[in-house]
Amino acid sequence: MDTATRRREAVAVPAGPCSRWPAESLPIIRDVLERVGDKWSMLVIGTLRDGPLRYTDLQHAVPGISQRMLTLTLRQLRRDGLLTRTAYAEVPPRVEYALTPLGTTLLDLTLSLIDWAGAHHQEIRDNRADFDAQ
Amino acid sequence: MDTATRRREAVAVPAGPCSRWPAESLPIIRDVLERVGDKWSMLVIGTLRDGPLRYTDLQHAVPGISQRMLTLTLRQLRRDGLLTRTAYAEVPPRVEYALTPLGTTLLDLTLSLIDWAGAHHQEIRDNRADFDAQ
DNA sequence: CCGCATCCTGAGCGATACTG
DNA sequence: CAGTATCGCTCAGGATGCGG
Repeated sequence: MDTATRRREAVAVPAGPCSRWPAESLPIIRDVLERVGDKWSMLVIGTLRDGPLRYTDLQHAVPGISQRMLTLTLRQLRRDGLLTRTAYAEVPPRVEYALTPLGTTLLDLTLSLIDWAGAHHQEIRDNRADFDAQ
Repeated sequence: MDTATRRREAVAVPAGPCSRWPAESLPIIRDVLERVGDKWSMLVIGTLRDGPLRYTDLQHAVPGISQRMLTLTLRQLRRDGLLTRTAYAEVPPRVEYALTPLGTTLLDLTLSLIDWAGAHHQEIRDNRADFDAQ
């Protein structure tokens, strides 16, 4: 037996798919993390934090979002039950979007991530500068 | 003054860039959320949770990751100071990756997101089924 | 063992124009 | 006002092969 083989057995990497989570739940984890990480979802959710808003108001409140992406994002979030859509039969038409309780819990978690970003971004910037300097 | 204009003023959408966060900090927030949401970063960090691992061990522990993406992910994480790389001058060469304290704090936050996913994924699945049924 | 370089495909997303 | 439809680009990321 050579050294490489001996060491591989000694280290005993958990042979399973991923050491930390069962392979079966990986899709769900990815799903949630992807939503949190995508360009607009959490921005929209955060904007709805203190009350319902209309489509157009959302578009103005979230800087840089296109109609297309606002529509797509709203539909995904609605599909997952993170927010609701209410259309009022008026003239002119009015549609309001509001957070569900589920959406609120996700927002709360994400807000701590944003806090983390605020607390450490200078440290990260410094790390990057050091890294790039070499 | 027409109705549309009057309502716009009445609702008083915070005219600023994004109602919730100053436009200046948006890039930083995006930065962190993108990292959390990207396909491999948190999986790699989670895999390093209980100790340093070698390149090859990481590749086997994270199911489905390619050499290219492992290398790229490791470099990004290293650049941000979320993990360290230590090369030992041996034959055969050995390189170990380990979490930094900063990386650990980020992992802890993300773990609560993963818990959230576990707690609510059935609810989300149901919501999707309802939504798609219509 | 560890990692970089190259090629290639497809999803994400913005811009624009059009509808109920 | 609140969307839908279409086009085109960019770029993440998988496959493969080479180098230290």
